[in-house]
Amino acid sequence: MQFATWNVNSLTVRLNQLLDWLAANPVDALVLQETKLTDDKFPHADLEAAGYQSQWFGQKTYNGVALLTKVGSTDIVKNIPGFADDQARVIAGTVPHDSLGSVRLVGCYFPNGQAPDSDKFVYKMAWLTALEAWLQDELSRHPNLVLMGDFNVAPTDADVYDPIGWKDQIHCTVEERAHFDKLVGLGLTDAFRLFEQAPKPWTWWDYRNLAFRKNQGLRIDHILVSDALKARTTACAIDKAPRKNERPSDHAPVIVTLA
DNA sequence: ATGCCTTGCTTAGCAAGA
Repeated sequence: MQFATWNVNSLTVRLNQLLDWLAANPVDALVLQETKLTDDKFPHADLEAAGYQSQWFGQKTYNGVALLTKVGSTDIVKNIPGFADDQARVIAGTVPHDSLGSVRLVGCYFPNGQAPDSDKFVYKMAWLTALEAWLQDELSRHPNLVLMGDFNVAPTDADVYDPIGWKDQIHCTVEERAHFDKLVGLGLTDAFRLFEQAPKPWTWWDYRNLAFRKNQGLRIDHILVSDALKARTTACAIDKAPRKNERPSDHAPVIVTLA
């Protein structure tokens, strides 16, 4: 099976690119971030015509997440239970799996955090702490779990084009990386690093400064697999192709393959 | 460099992203 994550930075602008991508990459499930749509505007009919059933959770202007699956998903959760949040950042659901029975998919748009000394950073830390507590619970109920999305964290200096320039900057702080390690400590593995990868494996490139052309980016979109799924994970790759589109998202999709 | 794009909201610049 294949699962993927993609921050589309406005589903309104990127719908046709998404449909093209799904036609070329018929993954079993895809989580989206930054749909930037209220729920009444979600294009579920277009996605259904493309062979995908949608679960969605959005808001006006900002954030917004969705879970698209070929065969449908159950036990949907929107945002972190018990964590009061007016921002739409989490959608989780369960999909059937031939030999495992089922796999729990958790799609997240982690807070950006803006700057280490900002209120938004304080919110990011609180959100991460709440996510960890909930995921510990989720993992106990669903050993076969995949956590994927835009983490807005570059886990190591190898995930940053200019580690010196980005040192202690947002996405690269000690505190954010400690939270990433905490997620790993729950029994999750960065699927991308299970495999040998080409250097400069970014998932995001700034729209400014010709960053994509110069390949100046960060690896901040991730897929983490639970211990029970680790041995069945056979590939994980970033698809840079959509970043070359006209009017692209600034993020590229990441795909994991499970046996 | 309080900049550089892009998006949404609203219609001229902001807020926010990363």
